[in-house]
Amino acid sequence: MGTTSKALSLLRLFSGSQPEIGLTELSRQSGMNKATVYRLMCDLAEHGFVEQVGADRMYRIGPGIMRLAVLREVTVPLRSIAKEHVRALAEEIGETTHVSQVSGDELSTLTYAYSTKHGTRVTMEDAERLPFHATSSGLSILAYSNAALVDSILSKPLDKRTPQTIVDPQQIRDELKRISLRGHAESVSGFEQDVHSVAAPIFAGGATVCGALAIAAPVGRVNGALRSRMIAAVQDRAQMMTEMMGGAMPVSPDSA
Amino acid sequence: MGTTSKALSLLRLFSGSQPEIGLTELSRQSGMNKATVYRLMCDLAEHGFVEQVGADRMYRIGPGIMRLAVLREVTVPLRSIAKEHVRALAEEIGETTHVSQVSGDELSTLTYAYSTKHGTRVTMEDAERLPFHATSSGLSILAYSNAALVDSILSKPLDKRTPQTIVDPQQIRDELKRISLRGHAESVSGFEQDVHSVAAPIFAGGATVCGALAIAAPVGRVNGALRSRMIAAVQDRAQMMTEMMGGAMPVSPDSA
DNA sequence: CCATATCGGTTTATTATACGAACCAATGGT
DNA sequence: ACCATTGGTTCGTATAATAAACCGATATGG
Repeated sequence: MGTTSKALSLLRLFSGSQPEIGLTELSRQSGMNKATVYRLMCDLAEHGFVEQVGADRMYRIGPGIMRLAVLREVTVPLRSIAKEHVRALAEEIGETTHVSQVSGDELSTLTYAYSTKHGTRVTMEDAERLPFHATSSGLSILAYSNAALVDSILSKPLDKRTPQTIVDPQQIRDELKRISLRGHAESVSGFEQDVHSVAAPIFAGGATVCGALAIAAPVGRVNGALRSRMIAAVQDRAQMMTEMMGGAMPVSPDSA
Repeated sequence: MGTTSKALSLLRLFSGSQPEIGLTELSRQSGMNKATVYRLMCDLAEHGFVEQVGADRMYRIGPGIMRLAVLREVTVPLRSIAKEHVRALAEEIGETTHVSQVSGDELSTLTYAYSTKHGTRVTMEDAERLPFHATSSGLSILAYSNAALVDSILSKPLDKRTPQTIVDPQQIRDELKRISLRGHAESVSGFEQDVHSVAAPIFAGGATVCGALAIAAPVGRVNGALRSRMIAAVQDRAQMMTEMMGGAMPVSPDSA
């Protein structure tokens, strides 16, 4: 592996549940030598990609990332657009909503919103990486992705998150076809035991999918009426977001 | 220079006025060999830090940055806090406002807001790098930064942006003392010929300065009354932001 | 319509660069 | 007082990055 890839892969270790990591821990989790990690982190710190904080010299994501993020939003304003719609949709439906984003062969949460309508709700983690095969978001995206991505995802071993998680590649491919006909994906207890979610893809710059909008509710609360409202609303909103992103739904499914 | 630093320095070439750059151009502007740049960009693309777009295969900042940005905001929510205040302040004063952020020895714009009160206004560029010595934001930050940063900035040659730009290190140091007593900085035509700006520092996690809030108006419009309002408002808002960041103004000036 | 320039991308011999075991110094718990 | 951690450093070794030259495609222009 190249030196640059090693450095960048260190950044992948940071997460919502682990936003600050020490040198030794980085070494442990990356499997790289401590001296190597140290030098790489110094390089990253020099450019503001990470910074050290506190007496224990823990590393966390640095301010330099924000400059690049601003720049990204100038060209692809998915997050700022998502923030509004996620908020409005959560209020409209009374359930948790979120927008996730495709980055290579990864899917991660960009932003989410809770509703205060009910005492119980689906909770989210910041910047969480979502499995494509086990979430409605992921499935809705795969249904409109090129074959290369689908093959790449389905050729790797698929984690059986719950007893309900579908892990058979062929079964998933069949589902993808149905999703692309309906325009939305649905997952009942595929990711978390008690979560029922629906999602629709968001397109940008032509007909390339860039992310997905989803609503997630406790399974027990999703009756026929709510389910219909969720599906209609998520598709409607996703379509609005696609328009704001300057994208368009592909005319025929399974676009390139 | 290390390989990692070379890769990361390529990202610095992207800017608001140049959000997409081709391979050859990257090679030219970085001074690195084309083959080297190519490999580095491949590494960066693999991790979603850049992506290629269009038929001309231009590179731009990639979606992977956004995941890290979300993570950054979880621990240091400067941008989300800034967005609200910048908006409110622009309306309150009727002039352009912005918040900038320190990253190592660089200062860059995080977010800004325009007011529609007047036909003319100061305009901003996204993610622009600001010179410390020639902007009120930069000066307000230096006034509360540790000696290492001040020395680092003032030891390099200072760009004389306009005839009014102060470039004498000793003169700047004197000004920094005055700023730390007043609690705000002011710059008249130091950065752009017709811009009059005032700024106040923002602190986070203890008494470490993390950025600055500024108001920028056309010089001709800044009379005594407006100037007073600008100064009072910028200090007040910066103080509010500091509190939201969990920071505090240092009790004595020139903190560590 | 051919000649030329420029683009993104690729190859390969050379050499600069990254690596990692072992080692510090400091801290903290037992 | 000791051992186990921590973050950070050293230096000989060998791996991984480099840059010139090259390729094919596209575009420009006389």
